[in-house]
Amino acid sequence: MLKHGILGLINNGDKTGYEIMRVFRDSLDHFWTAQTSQIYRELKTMEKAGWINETHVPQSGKPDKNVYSITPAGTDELLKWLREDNIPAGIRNPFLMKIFFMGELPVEENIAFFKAFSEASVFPDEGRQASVNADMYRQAVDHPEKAVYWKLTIEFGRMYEKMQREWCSYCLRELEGLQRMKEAQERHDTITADTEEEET
Amino acid sequence: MLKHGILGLINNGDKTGYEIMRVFRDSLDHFWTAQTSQIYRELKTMEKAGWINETHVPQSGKPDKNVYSITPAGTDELLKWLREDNIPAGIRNPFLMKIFFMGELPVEENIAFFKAFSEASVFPDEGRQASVNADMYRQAVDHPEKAVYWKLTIEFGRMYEKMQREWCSYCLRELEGLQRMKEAQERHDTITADTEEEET
DNA sequence: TGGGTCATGTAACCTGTTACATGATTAG
DNA sequence: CTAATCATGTAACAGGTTACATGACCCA
Repeated sequence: MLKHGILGLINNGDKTGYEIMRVFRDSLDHFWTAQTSQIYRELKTMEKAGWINETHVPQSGKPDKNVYSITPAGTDELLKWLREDNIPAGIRNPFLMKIFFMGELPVEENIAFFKAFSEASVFPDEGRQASVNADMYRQAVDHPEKAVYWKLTIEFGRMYEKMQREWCSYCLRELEGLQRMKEAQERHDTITADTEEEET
Repeated sequence: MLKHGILGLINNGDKTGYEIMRVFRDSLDHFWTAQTSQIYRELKTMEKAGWINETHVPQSGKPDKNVYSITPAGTDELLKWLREDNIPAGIRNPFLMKIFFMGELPVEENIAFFKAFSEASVFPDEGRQASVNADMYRQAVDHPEKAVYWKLTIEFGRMYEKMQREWCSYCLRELEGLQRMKEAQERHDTITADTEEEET
């Protein structure tokens, strides 16, 4: 998957590993993250597979760089991948894994958790968003229709965050209901205990 | 992460690797998937770490089984993990990765893709849902408040699917707009070409 | 003088996937 | 008779994380 992402970026113009790292960090981090260590490793295997060519470029004042360009085999691979049925098979949401087992902690603690969480995600990082826009609008000048697809991924992120905030409110309502139930239960238990004491 | 999921399940009662596999397959697959090969490997490392104890139980008519039970160190680890700040660091959405590079394919093909996608996700697998409910309601009889947290994860899944369908409609509107723009452009080009022909 | 950017990587490790292997019992 | 269920795993590989290393140049 990362291989194909890198391939797609090189398809939009020759790039060094370092440049690829910056694109992931600055513009794609709302759906994918990649470490340099991984990028350099993938580039080597992609070159061996014949998808890209490496050109060593000596520089003065800066470290030398390796520039990668896509090959015809690479273009074929990219189009093949785009047309493939890559339905995400294994779902994995670490966040929900935690929620599922939260019953082990006191309700109060979990209510606090959700409150902190919904407050943290109210403002979806305006700063980063702006720099992403700047970067992508520049691209959009050269390839106006490619920007449409980028917009679709951004909109997904926006809708996801909105949904998450709504879900958070729902969770708080549910947990506050649970808390009231427990409080009522405790009051009832105390009264029953008192009555039993009176009876004895 | 999977380690802690397994730990949480064993915390709700002693289990074999096989039973754990079934819980993942039948009740947690809306947020996590796990292969038996991985489960058995994790169980061994967890035992070495002292989180769980293994008891070999010979059986007749069936293969022998290894039953795992949580240790005090395991309980500590579970609570520690639940209280930790496990903000999902690396986001990874293979689906959006594909969308981002879709500009390489013709718009018509992408419209067809989104149409197929939104049709595929209209019915969220009623059969599985029912069996999940049956399983969890049984659990809920013993621990009614734990079921609340399970309900929260189910609701997340529901809201996520709804959002995805809405996003899909948005994508189709955008791409159909793009298509109309391209058609208009083509008509314009043809007219211009005709005019130029007339002029030459 | 210290931190950021440019630019490359290695090594060890952890996590997840795919394919394979065994073998009895039980239900359709 | 065949397929599913119960129950265990190994081996190889693919993908991702963490930590470390180097070194010059530029800006405050």
